Amino acid sequence: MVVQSKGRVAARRPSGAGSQTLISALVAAGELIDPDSPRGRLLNAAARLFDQKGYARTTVRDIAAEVGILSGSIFHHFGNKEEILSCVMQQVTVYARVRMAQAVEAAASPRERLRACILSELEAIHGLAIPGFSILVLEWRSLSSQNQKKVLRLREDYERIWHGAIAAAKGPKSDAALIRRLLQGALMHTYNWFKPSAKGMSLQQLADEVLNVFSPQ
Amino acid sequence: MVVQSKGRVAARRPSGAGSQTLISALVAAGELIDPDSPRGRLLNAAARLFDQKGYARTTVRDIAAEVGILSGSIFHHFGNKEEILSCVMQQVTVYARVRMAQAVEAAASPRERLRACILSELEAIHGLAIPGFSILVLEWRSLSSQNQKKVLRLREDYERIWHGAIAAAKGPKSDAALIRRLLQGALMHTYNWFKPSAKGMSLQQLADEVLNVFSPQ
DNA sequence: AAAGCTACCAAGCAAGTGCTTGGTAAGCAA
DNA sequence: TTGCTTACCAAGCACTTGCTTGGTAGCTTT
Repeated sequence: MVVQSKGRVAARRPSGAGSQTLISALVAAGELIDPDSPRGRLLNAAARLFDQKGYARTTVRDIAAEVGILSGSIFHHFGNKEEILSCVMQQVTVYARVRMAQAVEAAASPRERLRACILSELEAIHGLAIPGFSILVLEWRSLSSQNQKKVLRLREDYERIWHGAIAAAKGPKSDAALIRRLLQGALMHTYNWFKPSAKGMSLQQLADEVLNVFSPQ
Repeated sequence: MVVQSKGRVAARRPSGAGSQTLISALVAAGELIDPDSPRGRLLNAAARLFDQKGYARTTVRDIAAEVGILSGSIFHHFGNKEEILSCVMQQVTVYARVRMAQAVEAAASPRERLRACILSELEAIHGLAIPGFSILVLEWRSLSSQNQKKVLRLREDYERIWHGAIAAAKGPKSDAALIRRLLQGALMHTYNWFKPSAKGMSLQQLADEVLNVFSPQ
């Protein structure tokens, strides 16, 4: 076996000012599932496990154990295992978009807005805001094409923000779609090598470095 | 189920002038396993399947069926399933290094050498030269840390070539290690969106675009 | 010819997998 | 009180998984 790590991990909730009320608002608006409901708790547990061990190596028994129920009881809340993955991805997508939109809005200049996008996605990837964001890329192939379409539709707005920020920062004649894709890969891959630590680089510093590579000066 | 595609796929051998003799030389030198031996044929089949469906979703029965033997017979050649993955990664690493070294050597200027690195890795990622290269990243977590170390040691020279090419092209005060990591992520992610086609962009054009983003002018 | 090696088969085991079934207890509404 | 809904349990089914075992045919070496 691989991907060690077992035993219950304390649920890491998004921390930071306002994230709680932001979630509540989204729940009230029906855009997000209440994380305190049985479904919500299962989705959070699934997100963490899929993130740690991967979808295929996570069993429904693992997920059930995380919230303290038996495996069969999961299928009272979800039709099958893949529906859990699909729901996780949809939740993550919605929340990531709202969060990034806020960060971009708070930025002053075009360059600052691009930096906000980069930092926002870095935070998501490294689990500081949205547990399970990396699943969107890492486990994309585990989703049936039908469910992929659903998530892709939800993702359109997210990508629109990115394209706008890139075009504004790098000029209209730059290929925003291409740069976004290169950036997405570069940022996602930090998941595999970057470890935020007290001594080393912070996520903010990393965001600056990335910004300087993709948009020099 | 997901990741459709079944049925035997014709073995796609690396094509291109000299690749055959290059392989033969590496086999003779004991650096590569003969692709016509039972072990070699199993490794090639495994590489394709791991690439298509992922390691966890590929069964030893799948691999065995690809080469026309029964599943149990696999364990005459490999101790366990993970050893197959480890061997595939080692084979891929060795071959990718030799290939890239050749491409870099043939290039004239520092900028051309960086382009050669980019194109070489793009070709590897998209299966034009080395079936299974993407496994190195996509299935990294499926490897035990002990086997990870083995592959990492083999990979050192490969990364050294990259760092040299980046430093030469972008100046010694650039952070070659960081840029390499961003590039690796950006290039690997093309696996998810770039489809070389007659109408659209070629890999060569893509390499040029990437070069211009990471090393403008 | 004898001995050993390589490459496989045939059969199956033990563990784990997603998911189903029938039932129960608690809360709430009529 | 009655009936409905939500959230779960207990048990297990049907299937898949990696891997094991004992054996055999053919080739090569001595």
